[in-house]
Amino acid sequence: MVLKINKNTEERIQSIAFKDFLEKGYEESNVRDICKKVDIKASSLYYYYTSKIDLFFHIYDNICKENLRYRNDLANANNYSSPMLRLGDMYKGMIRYYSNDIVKQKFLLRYQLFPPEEISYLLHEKYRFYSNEENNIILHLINLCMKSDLLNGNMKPLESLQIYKKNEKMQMIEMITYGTKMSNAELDLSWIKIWNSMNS
Amino acid sequence: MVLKINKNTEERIQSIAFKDFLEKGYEESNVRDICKKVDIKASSLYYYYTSKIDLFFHIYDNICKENLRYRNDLANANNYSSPMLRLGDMYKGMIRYYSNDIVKQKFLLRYQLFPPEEISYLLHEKYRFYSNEENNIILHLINLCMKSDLLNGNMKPLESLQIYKKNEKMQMIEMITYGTKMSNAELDLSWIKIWNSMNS
DNA sequence: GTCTATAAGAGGATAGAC
DNA sequence: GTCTATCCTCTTATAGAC
Repeated sequence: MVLKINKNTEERIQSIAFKDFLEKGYEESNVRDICKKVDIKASSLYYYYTSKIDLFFHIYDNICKENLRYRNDLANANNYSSPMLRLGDMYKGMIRYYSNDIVKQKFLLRYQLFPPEEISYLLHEKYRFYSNEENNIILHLINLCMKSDLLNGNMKPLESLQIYKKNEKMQMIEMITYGTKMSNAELDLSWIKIWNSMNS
Repeated sequence: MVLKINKNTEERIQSIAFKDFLEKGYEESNVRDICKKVDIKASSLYYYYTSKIDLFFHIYDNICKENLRYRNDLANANNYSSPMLRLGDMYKGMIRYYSNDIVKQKFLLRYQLFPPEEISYLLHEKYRFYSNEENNIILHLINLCMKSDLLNGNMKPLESLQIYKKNEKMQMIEMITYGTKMSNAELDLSWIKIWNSMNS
């Protein structure tokens, strides 16, 4: 992989627009300001993107796909070890991954909690899609745990899934809100608590 | 106290503006739309408020003051019982209070996490003020606990304060994000965990 | 690919009548 | 107190030259 020093125009638009959409929000951001920072005229942006919405969702989709890819890699690592360990490694791996680039997760949280009216329908559709893909990856491991009797059968897979996701998300929100950094020991402890509550 | 059936114009403006500022956000809300719902012309709003910012902070301040008042009442109830119990009652009382009107807390969370540029300075100033008032109320009880050796001296009061506040806030965010409703038993359990972590 | 120029509309706010 | 009329600015987006 070649290290790119000079970003091309499209990359510069995306990286600057990301910052604005994160910090100012969709409505408060405007094409002119973004283009001023990129050092092009506003009309040039429409060579790359058909609209402000189009630009926004290029960024949004990239982040979601990256998240999915990483989760998938974690889920498929150590294929031959216990599914309980693999689930724990996914949890700990995702939390570490989030903490390395928390602003991207803050971006997603912003548009999930407070979707602007103009793009709320599309956001909702995409949220459902990506959330479903995420569920499938996690559910696969949960089902493996169930089959191996590592999870007692007191809960249905979907209930366990909800507990897992809620805990992962609340941990992420804490990192966003308080800048929490977890040591490996804290991560281990945190995972044990979650695993236990999936088994209660 | 008299039950008002017919809200006057000012009250109607505030209640409709609150909803818009909560759901759409400050920038996406506009005076014309708010006034259309109130059934007055936009110019009439400026009889009551000098600007959109002025309107916003009337609403913002009201919510913050209400929160403080309630916390203060809880802190001063049962003056003669143990400060540990009083702190627990404050925690449980605030969580119950939040869950009865969670949208107001969601409003505050929105502007804390994602302050619009135009009002970010004022928001930050006010946040510091109200947060400080809140701290004083909580710290008072924590100091009483310290004096009575109910909290071991392993932590400084300010550290205990941070733990208390973080836990209360994370619980609130969970309620906002997942609509969690806690039973009294769950509240008791939750408080015990917090108290223990203030003592570790 | 990037520019200049501009259309078309929305938004905050004010003046002054009633 | 509430209205009509209006000002001025900002915004997305397009047409067409280079």
